[in-house]
Amino acid sequence: MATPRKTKPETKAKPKVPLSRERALVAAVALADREGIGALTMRKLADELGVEAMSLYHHVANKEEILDGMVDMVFAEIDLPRCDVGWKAAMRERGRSVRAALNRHPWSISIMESRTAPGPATLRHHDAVIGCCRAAGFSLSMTAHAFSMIDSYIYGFVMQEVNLPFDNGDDLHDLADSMEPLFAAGNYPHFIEFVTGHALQPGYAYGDEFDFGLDLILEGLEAAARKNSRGK
Amino acid sequence: MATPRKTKPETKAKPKVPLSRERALVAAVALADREGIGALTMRKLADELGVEAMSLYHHVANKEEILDGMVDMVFAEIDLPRCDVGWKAAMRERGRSVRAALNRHPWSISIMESRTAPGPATLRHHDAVIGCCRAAGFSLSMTAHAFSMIDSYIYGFVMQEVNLPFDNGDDLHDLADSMEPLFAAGNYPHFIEFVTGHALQPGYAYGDEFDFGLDLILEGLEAAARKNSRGK
DNA sequence: TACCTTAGGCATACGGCGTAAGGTTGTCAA
DNA sequence: TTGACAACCTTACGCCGTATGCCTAAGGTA
Repeated sequence: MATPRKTKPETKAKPKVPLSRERALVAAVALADREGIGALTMRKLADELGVEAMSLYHHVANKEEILDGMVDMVFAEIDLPRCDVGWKAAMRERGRSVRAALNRHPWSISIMESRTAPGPATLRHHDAVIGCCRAAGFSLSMTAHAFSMIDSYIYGFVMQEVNLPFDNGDDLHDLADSMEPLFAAGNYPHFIEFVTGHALQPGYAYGDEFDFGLDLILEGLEAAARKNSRGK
Repeated sequence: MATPRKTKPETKAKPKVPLSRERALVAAVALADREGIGALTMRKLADELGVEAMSLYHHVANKEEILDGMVDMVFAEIDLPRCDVGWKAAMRERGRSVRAALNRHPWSISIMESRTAPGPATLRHHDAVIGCCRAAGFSLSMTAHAFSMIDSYIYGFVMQEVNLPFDNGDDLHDLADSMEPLFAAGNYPHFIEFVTGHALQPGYAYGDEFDFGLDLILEGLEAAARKNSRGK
């Protein structure tokens, strides 16, 4: 009958802030940034917050909901397009902002593709992009083209970028060394010429490709929109 | 009735084909196609092959190596560009073939981004693409532009495409219904106009956007290459 | 004051995961 | 016959997400 005496040896700085969905999401983003998405487990996240894993379930339904929330937090960091500077400039800045946010949180691109429920920041972002296209006189179908194309390019680029097996010149030459066997075998001659003659040259950085492609797409879309509205 | 077998206590159809890396990879792809990448576990895969999980480790170092191999098998399905039909036509066909292969194996895009060691089919593919650009007179730096841009677009497009929360018109209208709250709140006006006035209209299919973007990119690259070589 | 409700957090447990370590069996050369 | 070796199996460990149920403290009410 007697309650088992459980003596609290030391209070653990019981917080005035009592844990919430918001605090959990912020901690989750920080943890994923610091140790990678693979290290984001319910137990580690709870630990980070000075709490047990199961306590998190009072604020989120499951881990999926945390991932959803994290993606929305990344979208909240992206600058909305400022249509007053003109369509193309606005889209260029927006594109760069998306890339920067996804690079700041390299795990985000990898979980984005498995989310289906967009959060409020995501919806606000999409709404602003579409509004910007419409304000520039794009038809709905031209807007669809632009939206699909620009985002496909950005996501695909970042996906390759964050996955590069090197972060600097040293890693890059380690990689080059590890490809020696290929060189010797004489296979893939064009690939080898390309890598040694261009990609490994000092001064080449894959990230610099981004602007070239983005601008080419924006020019192309503008021309297509012009032709389209003239034809109408 | 069944013939009484006393010599063999359990007839497990002991195979002459004795399990190999190749057999494991084929089964892994089939399993992922059928039940999704989440269902691909070492135990299930082994089961599929009539074997225990640990037996797989005699043929692959770890699960990562299986994922690497699976990605390479997808690349092996992609048609290499046929340069004899002209640069642009070859790249268009290649792009469509990539998209088709990634759609046939919807799990592939999600694991591609975490692979760093390309397999032989992947290298052969990249080599052929680069060779095709070079044969068309592209400089190394123009080749880098084209390579980066086209692949970014394709990967990003497929990533969005395989993740669409619907497969047909029915799902699509279920989705529309689930968005009712948004409509009522009056938020995201451009987004709503876009979805109801265009994306949900009969006859619109997101997949149809692919060719528009691919062609626009190819035209742009060709123009850039022409200008570039003329300037030189 | 005494009592009750309830929200927030904790402890335990379950089934499943990748895989380390070591045991068993079938095949074949010597 | 023997012994080596490869292929395969068994067991076990430390993780994971999360279902279930208990404990505790705060606050309302009489």
